[in-house]
Amino acid sequence: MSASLERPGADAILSDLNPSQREAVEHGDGPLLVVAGPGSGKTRVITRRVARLVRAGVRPWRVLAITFTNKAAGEMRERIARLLEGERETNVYVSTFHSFCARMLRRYGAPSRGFAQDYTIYDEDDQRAAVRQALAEANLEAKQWKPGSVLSEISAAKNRMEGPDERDQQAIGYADRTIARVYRIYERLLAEWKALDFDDLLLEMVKLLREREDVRAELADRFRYVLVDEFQDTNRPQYEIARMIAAHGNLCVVGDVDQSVYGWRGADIGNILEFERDHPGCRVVRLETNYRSTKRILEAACSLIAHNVRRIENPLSTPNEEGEALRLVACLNDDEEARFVARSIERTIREDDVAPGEIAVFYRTNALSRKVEQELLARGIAYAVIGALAFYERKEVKDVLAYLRILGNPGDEPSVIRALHSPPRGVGATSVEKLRARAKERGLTLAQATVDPEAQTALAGKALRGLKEFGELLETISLLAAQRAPLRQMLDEIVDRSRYTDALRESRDPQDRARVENVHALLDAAEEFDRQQGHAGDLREFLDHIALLTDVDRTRTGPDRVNLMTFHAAKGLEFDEVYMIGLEEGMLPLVRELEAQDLEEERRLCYVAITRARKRLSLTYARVRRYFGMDRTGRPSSFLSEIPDGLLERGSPEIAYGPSDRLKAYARLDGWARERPALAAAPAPAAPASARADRASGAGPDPALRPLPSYAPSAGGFGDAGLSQGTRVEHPHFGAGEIVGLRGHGLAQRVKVRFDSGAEKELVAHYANLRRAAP
DNA sequence: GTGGCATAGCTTTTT
DNA sequence: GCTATGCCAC
Repeated sequence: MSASLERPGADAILSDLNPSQREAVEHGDGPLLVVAGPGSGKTRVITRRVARLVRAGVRPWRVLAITFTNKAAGEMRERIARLLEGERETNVYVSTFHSFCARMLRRYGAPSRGFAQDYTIYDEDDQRAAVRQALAEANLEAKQWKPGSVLSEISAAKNRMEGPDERDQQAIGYADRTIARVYRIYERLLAEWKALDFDDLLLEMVKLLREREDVRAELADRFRYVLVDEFQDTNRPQYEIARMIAAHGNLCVVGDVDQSVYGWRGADIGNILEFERDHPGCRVVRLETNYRSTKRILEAACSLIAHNVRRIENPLSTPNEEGEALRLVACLNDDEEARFVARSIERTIREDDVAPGEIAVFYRTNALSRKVEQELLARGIAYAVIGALAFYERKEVKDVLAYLRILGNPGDEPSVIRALHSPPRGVGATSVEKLRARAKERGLTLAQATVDPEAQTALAGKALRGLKEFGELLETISLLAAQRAPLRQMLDEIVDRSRYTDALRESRDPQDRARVENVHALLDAAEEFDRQQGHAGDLREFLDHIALLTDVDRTRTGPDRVNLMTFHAAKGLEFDEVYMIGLEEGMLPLVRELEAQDLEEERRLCYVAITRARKRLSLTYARVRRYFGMDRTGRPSSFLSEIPDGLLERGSPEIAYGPSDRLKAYARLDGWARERPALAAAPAPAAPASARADRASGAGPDPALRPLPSYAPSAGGFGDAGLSQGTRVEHPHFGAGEIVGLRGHGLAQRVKVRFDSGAEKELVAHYANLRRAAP
């Protein structure tokens, strides 16, 4: 690279920094903790600090910067390169923890896999399949032991760095010991298949650093400076890794306790609190000026988060202007909410000339995106949903990738079976068992058996023909792989020879057509990867790359698309205009059936979402929401009452989206006025509340934040009306219970009742012979 | 062994 | 309301 005439020197690196930012950037050697509130310029601090180190003579490849997503890594790499324009080298190592570990384990081997380098990374789908098999081997019913929850138990244990033995010792009672037992089998299966799950990548790295002094020394020597972003979201193993590599003490961590929202994933706020203890004499810099949001938005966020007890006081201020009031919009139901959001977005784009990419809609659970999507679609507004249906997790994509995974690691049995079934070749479960038995006899792996003429004789007829076909294809692509053929060529071979897309293409189902498109998108992605790496991309790197992409990484966003995402996915991003929807008690904070909820984490989540907004923030909730195909009546989130009233402007959807709808809005306010006294004044049991009346009697803008009286039926028994959520009922057989959901109308109306016995049943109201019970 | 249909269960968040 | 699973018929 030729030396540029304009080399941004120390001046450019330190320009327009406030005193604390400057302090963090200029800090020399030794541990540094940067407490960075939202919008306080922490990315700027990290990039400038790295640039300053390099300018001071540190070779860029001696700096390791860890980010939360690959996208953030890419952006950071770019920003650093820009700051270092003119330097000979700018190749700072910027990566996520998981990608970094995967790379190192490929180089040095995974300790628990006999230091093998040809391991496969298992995603959640693969993990669940492994748990299912482990359950089967333990003779446990998948119905009773849900693979998903067993898996999260296993993952939680791994995050605490407990193996099956430790988990067993901690176990209390049968259920707990069973989980330890399944965990042990799960570990054995993954070892057999030479697979590592996401948690393993971190644990194996810890192990590698602990067991191999030479590797630890090599990495510590290479990476003289280690920086970790979003430190509040690191878990135990991640912290261990950072600490071991930064044994020289040049560890800089940046985080904010108030933005920790991954506690459920094992993230440990304690890491931040412990950092000072683990690093005596560490420098602490606080960034307390927010450059992102208006005063009103920031104040709303600060008032909310002040309700948390487990936090460190961190006063934030902003030089920005007051800004608009936050809009708090009460909707009758989710349809109206979606319509409001879409119309308001449409207006903003058209009248305020805001780029769609500067607008975002946030929600607590993915399920809430659908209605908004429909409304945006109906208005022809382009949007991107982040994280909904991850491309690489789709069945057709995984089917085709299974072939490549076999090449990367022939021990990966589930991939062998998956490829064998894609498309169906007449080789079913029984045939696979026969083949597996024969493979075992002859000391072969399943993959080897599929191409071994002798082993193939375990099958006959249609199954044998299918197996041979598969074996030949496998041999062809193995040969291509050995010749280091481009990935695109291998995938073409797989798709053509297996005729995977043939049946799909002929199908009448439009979804199948979309599947064909997805397969082609995969082929294009492979070709792109080939190009990036020269002629042919490295197979394992390609597979790692795919496995470690985050939702944010793999979604096509852009200036022309409105962004839809969960509160979690919003972390680290910012937008001019933000809509937070579904702000009902139960949705946010979200109540879960089994696990205890962490109210403070839910509040932090709300805080993170609010602080993403630069200029304008709209908060919406719906009186009635269809969830699980059932109408649920809710009241506004208690978090809303933690925002000072003076910052909010309450409105109905019509009023909020413009004067043209005034008439309609007045008509409706009239309706509210009639209903309101009954709502507010009546003692709970007497309030009129048929399912239909419920729907009509939306919470008015004013009494909305007051907890609404619980809805109880009118006097008398039940016909086809008089049922509502929260009603206490008695069933001749099941006993007393409470209505938790309603669906349908008239004779077809069904009610979901949670009985005091704990059982939940859905009953047809007309036939169920329910009686109203005393509360 | 496969594909169709019915039904149960589900949705918290993600590397 | 959707989908993944389970059962049944071919």
